[in-house]
Amino acid sequence: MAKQTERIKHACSRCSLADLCLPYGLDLDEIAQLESNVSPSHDVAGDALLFDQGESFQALYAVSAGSFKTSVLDADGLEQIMGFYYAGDLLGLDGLADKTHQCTALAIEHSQVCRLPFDQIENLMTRLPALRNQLMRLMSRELTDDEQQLLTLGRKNSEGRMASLLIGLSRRRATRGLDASRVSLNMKRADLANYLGMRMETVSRVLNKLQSDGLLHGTRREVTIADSAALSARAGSAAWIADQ
Amino acid sequence: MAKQTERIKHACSRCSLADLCLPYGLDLDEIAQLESNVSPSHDVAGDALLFDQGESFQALYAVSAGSFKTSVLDADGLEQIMGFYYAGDLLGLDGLADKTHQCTALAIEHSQVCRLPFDQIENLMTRLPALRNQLMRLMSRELTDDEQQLLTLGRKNSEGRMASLLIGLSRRRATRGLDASRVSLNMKRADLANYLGMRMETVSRVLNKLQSDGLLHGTRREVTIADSAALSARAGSAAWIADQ
DNA sequence: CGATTGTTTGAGGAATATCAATATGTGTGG
DNA sequence: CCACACATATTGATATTCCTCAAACAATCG
Repeated sequence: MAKQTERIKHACSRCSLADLCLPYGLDLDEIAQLESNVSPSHDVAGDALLFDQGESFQALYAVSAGSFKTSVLDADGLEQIMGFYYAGDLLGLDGLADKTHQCTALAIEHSQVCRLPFDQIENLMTRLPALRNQLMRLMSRELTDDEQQLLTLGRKNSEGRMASLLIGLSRRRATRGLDASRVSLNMKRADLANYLGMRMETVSRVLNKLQSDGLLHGTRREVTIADSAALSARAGSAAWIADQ
Repeated sequence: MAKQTERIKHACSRCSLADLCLPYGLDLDEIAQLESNVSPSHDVAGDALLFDQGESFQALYAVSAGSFKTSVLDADGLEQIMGFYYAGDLLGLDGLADKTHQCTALAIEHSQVCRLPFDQIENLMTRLPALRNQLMRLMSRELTDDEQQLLTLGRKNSEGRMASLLIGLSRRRATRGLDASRVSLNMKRADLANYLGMRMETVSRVLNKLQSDGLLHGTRREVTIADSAALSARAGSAAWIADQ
């Protein structure tokens, strides 16, 4: 048992569950309480659902390997990709408040997740205010991300949107200690296009342009950022400036 | 003192603080605890800041009269209007997690707000799990609203966006027991345009079209929805269907 | 290796931004 | 209460971006 806890602690130290358990005033005993509730990595096949919109909330998931996309289906049947998640990201917070998942999470490729079951969470949240605060902070960060994306969709042209996404993914890799110049574009072009609010033909053309302008190079599935300053500049230059 | 509590209880019963205090298993004593911490309505002048992005979080505010807009400024200096808030709406949740406001709230007109100071909230949240859950639920609803708006900006044309906004505002009025066919468009056209990710000239033209098509009529500052079914239909018809 | 699925390229057109001019509304001092 | 000035909103003509449709191309899987 002690051995298992040790193993989990090690696994968690590299992902956002670390962010979730460790820094905010939890003592060793509390950390152990939390970690003993996390079931270690298990597999999710490519194209398999992790959870589905409307389904009852069962657990929080931390991606330990692979990648996921989340999407929502609205009343009119329109689908919007909400985000892409890589190793170290936390999935399922959307279901915490209403005990029902508000979006669908699907594995882009063969992946692995750790699992923190719901029934433990409620309990832990009451016992550990620090954990409660950290969960709120993570929810709040999702809100900030959404707002950033609203700004991107509302104010930027196709090039700016693509550049913003690449910069964002690059930053997230940097915070995980990975090579920030290399970004995985594992998802289908259609999903990328959906996420960015444009058509896949446009995605293709924009990536081409960035490439021939020398800001990027790489393959279909992974690009390398050659000039990150120039890329940031294009992400920052809006399609238009708001009136007034 | 009893008289004041009574007055506040009455005032709250019409706004989302009611939603916040009353329904989720709080007993009378707990409600009284919460209400005695809410300072009653005070004035906010038109064009005055309620709180500013980056400022430390001091309190939650419930709009009791008037209207507000919230906006974020990103690193590149681009501004995005995040939402419009009317009587009964709750403002400031964005600051709860990090104790820092993530957006700016500005009064569109002379308004009034009730105030729930921060130092009480932390305390109350630990004592009353039901309150904690309700606050999480409200945060989660903001997330859902943002996601809905992402879908609107990503998938709909200008007519669909405008129709979606009008339907949304109308629904919110309905939940407050107000006339759902009448919608206030108190904000500047430029703010409306910013929120919808288009230019104010386009806002103007789209409103004109909806009006001449007989779905709407009204003045510059307030419109009446003449055919809400047809308006919903236009809100639902996307600019395009996602690939795949 | 053929079938299927996913991606890129090209030509044309529709939606919407831009620019410029006009109109309407709002507040202030006479 | 009017008239002027300034802010806000509408209208019109043109330009541009990006979507649409169609076809070729590349990758993936049995």
